Amino acid sequence: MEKKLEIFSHFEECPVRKVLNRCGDKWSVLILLVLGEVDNMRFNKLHKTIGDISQKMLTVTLRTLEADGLIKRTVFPEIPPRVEYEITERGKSLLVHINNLVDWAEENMEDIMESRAKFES
Amino acid sequence: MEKKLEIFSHFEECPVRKVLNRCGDKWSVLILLVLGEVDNMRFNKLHKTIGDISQKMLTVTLRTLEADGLIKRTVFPEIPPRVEYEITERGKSLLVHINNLVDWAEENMEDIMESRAKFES
DNA sequence: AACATTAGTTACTTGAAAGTAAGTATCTCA
DNA sequence: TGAGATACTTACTTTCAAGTAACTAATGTT
Repeated sequence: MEKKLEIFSHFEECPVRKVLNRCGDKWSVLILLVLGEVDNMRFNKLHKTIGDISQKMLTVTLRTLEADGLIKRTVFPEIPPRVEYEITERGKSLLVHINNLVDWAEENMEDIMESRAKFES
Repeated sequence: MEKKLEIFSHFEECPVRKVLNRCGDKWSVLILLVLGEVDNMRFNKLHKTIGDISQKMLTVTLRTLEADGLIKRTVFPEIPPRVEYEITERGKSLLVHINNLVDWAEENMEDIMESRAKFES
């Protein structure tokens, strides 16, 4: 009789992964971090703030974050257009854990880089 | 005078991203979760436990986790070979935050799926 | 002599994420 | 008249993570 790993049930049909994969992409976390620091932000301001993201990827990533209810998109019917993005309560509750991860990464970064350097040799 | 976002300094040369990107891959988190539940585990047992990972990706992912000092690899000079993997203290300290994320994902999964469904329509 | 076992390696292919660059609509301002 | 602003979309290309499948070394087992 082998001990069955509980973990496996979590991943059998990967519902958790369905959620977390969206955060594992290149830009989602960064956008959440930015929107977590302000009340709201417009598209072009986000673009300039992040700097090296393309318009396309900004659009795509904002859309998936919106689809998951992590951010809210508000369109003002003006010309030229105005669209404001803000983080939602759900987004904020995720951001807490993301910030914990970021903090962990900052705390452990030096040690990890040292480990990597040793490992190479 | 615009308010400068603090966040930006974190990502200027992306040291945090250098660390976290490794956790955003397809298998690292799962392997850490598995190794967090046992004292140690051999290569083939990991392979069977995870099920749908290829030998190559298991090797590759174990190597990067080892390089970062998140797991420890111990080779016993026997034939046939025996190699045991175990999570390190550093790995455990990361796992705490990963588990928080997994818990958050489980708690919010239903709502998120509902949001996604609404968004499609 | 050939097969099993363990923990891999190697070479090649695939697919999805991301990047690039140009185009769009509508109005204002010079 | 035409340039600028805003928030995109579209079509095409590139890149890299991941997948596939075959091969390896060294010994014990039938």
